[in-house]
Amino acid sequence: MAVEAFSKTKLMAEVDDDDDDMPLVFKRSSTTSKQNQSNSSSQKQDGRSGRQVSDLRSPNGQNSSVQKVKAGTSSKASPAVSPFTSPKASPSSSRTSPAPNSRPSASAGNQAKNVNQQSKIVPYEPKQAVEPKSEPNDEAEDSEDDKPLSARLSSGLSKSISSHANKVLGTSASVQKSRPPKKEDSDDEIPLASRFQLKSSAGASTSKSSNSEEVKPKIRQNGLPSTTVLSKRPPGDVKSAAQASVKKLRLSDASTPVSIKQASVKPEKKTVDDDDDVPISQRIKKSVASASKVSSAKKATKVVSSSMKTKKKLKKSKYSKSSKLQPSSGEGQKWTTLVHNGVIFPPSYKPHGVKMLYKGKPVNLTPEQEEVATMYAVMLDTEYMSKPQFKENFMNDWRKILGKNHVIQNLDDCDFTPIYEWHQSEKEKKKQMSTEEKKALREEKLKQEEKYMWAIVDGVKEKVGNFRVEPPGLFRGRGEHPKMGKLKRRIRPNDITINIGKGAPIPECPIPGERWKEVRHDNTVTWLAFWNDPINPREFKYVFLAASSSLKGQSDKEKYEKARRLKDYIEGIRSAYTKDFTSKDPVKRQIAVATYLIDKLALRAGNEKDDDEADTVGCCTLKVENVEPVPPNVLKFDFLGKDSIRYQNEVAVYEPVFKAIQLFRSGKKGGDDLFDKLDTSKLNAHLKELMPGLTAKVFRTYNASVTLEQQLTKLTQGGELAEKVAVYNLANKEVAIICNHQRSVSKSHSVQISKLNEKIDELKALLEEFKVDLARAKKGKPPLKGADGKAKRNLAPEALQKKIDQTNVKIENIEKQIETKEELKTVALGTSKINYLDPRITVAWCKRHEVPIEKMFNKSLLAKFAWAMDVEPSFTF
DNA sequence: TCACTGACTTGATGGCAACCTC
DNA sequence: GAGGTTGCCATCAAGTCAGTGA
Repeated sequence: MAVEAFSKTKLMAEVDDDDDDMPLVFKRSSTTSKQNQSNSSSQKQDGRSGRQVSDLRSPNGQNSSVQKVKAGTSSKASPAVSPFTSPKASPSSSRTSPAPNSRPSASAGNQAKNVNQQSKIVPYEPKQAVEPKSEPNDEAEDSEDDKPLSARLSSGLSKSISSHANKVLGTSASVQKSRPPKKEDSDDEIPLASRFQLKSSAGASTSKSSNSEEVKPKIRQNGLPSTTVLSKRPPGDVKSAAQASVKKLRLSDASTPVSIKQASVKPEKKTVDDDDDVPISQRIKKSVASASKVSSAKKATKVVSSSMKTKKKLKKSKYSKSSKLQPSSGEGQKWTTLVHNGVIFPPSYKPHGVKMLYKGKPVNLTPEQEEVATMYAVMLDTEYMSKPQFKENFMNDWRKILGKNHVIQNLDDCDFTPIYEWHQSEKEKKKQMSTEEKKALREEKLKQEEKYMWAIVDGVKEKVGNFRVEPPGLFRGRGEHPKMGKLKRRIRPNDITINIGKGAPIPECPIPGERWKEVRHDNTVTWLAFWNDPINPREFKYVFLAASSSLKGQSDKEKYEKARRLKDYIEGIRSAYTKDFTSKDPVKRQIAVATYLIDKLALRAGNEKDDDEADTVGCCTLKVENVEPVPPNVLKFDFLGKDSIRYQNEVAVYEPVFKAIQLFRSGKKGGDDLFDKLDTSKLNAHLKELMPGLTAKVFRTYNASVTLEQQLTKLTQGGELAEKVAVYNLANKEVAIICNHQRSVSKSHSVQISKLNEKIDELKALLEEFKVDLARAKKGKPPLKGADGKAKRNLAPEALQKKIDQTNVKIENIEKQIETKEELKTVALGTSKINYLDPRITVAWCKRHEVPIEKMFNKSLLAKFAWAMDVEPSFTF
């Protein structure tokens, strides 16, 4: 295999990063970087999905040949320059990448016209690409709004992230012959993502805890690290995915486990802990404060200071609450003992008796018919009402319940308004309830649900994720889903299969007279229950443990470790696929190009889909019409990806890739598969030959994490806490753009912006007044009357100058606020944080720069990433 | 090899409560 | 304290990918 050369690459040296008992100490880094500039943005509506989309995008922030890059401005990146940094990273060269078809924007007047706006971050671009013939284009002044997510970057970033473009575009003007990159090349010639070659010191923490069986369970609901004492893991002990079967060191091994025979999981009783009532932030601050006292003497080792408290809690807990990872035990075995209380069902339907109208007349409906009518009525103010498919599917299913001879025959003659209004008034009533009433309701609900919220896995009490059975409703498929509007019937106990430990008490069926469909004792899976999806009966709905559980944490950590391992293989993988671009074997060629796109553009794999699913695609399922080659070397992508989110991008590619795409398209129609000899199985099978366990999605994790780390390294300066947080968010935004994580613009966005602008106007008026007053004060004259006609206080020039300064700062802050709001209005930062960014990068960065981790992770994320909290400050991905 | 199943992860969204501002 | 805003969190849809058996 082409990989042979690098498949032997050593696995990372795994360094123990545990240092549990060390206090939390932060060290300030001297890292410097440029601050970002920002651009405002606005977007156009995606005609197909109705979502906000942009005209162009360049995943990974890569530049495209549509950008005007003058031959003279392009250059090779110097080896000394950051992989993300263009040697031409001048402010002017960093702003805008004029695209032939990009639209002008009102807010982009300050953007330069001749640089690589789109190319920001580039996982990899082989050399020898063609320089596009870029024409000067006045439309280059597009605001970032008119660019797709990935094409937009904060200007601070954009200053420095044009290396890709420089590689692709910055070579000679003529088409050059392809040459695979040489490994020994300078940084400039090493694939971007692989240039980040800092040696990793994997932070692995093993869970080891003791617990006392005599003490009431004491578990924080957020799953924060609370009970484990970590032991140092010897180097090499970090589990890789392939090592997943290492014998589990269970918490229960270290202490008396909860007996399986003990009845169900007992509802949690609130007990008072010395620290429990203190907000996490304060607890962390407390620890930070105390730790900082010794910061000069000790190295930073922790971000979250829960360990001391943790140990205390441990002793109190009947169940040890895992906070650190436990290695899974046995081949494919996920747990040894599992106890839980099953699932809770939604309440049965209570008829409201409000009559809908049919041809203007009230209609009597049975409770069952009324229930479905109400499901529809409550959706009257949603987009679904404009979708014929939704209405048709609804009517077909409702008709089955109405019966053939029912008076209601036609949906168009139905008037659901009375039910809609009833629903609105119920909502309003609920809103108007007093705080006490709301609290009482919440507590009542909690009381009913408490016992379902927890499971005991191998003696450890863990939070259950989705213990509530999904209520009946109308299916809200995304995009143009062919099944939208279909009735999602009520799930009953006899639909549900329970999975529980052998010997554990079978959860009582909460609905009298009914029983579970099946009870299993399968310890090779992590689900606690499942039922068949009523919309797609071949598919399942699972009940899993919460994200904060050890099982999920373990799996999460393995995911990031795998992505980290890719770092050691990536160079070889890229060499291999670059070589195969011109392979005579068409399958090899398609695999090579697909891998390149997945690596370069962070595309998803793209499994085959059935006709009864939304028509979306990923890499392997791209259609000919989704990719348009624009000579000399630009590919225009336009397709609906996961969740029917539109992906639009124009990107300059390596010449052989361009030619290969042209070849794959030849003789095919628009709707034909671009990669007709390829599917995800073949692709992943190939990737596994390159690196054990490698699949297409690993590239997304890898590129996201690498990008975060590089951006943080590059952008972090000293500065105030707020500045550091802003830097992090900027880096996070970068990743969101690469991954095309979009969100719809909130309804109140424009109102909020207007209000802020009004504030600025007011402050500016005030500023003018102060300036006049200052001038007069300097001449010893009293201030003029205010706008309201009242006399103003006679202030000293110094006091007036102070007011002017303060007002200027206020204006600046609001302007920044507007900028940030505009920049992030269509970018979803959370998704990448939850799913793609190795939390250890964040934790280590926080430690290095004295940033409290809760500034970056909320309570849920702290719980989810408990396993990452003990990482060394020196950790690198 | 392929279709299919099963088990999981990834992802956008809406509701709501906490927080902020006036 | 009212009203607006923000961010958390649950929800559930929609992906990925491994395994299996014909």
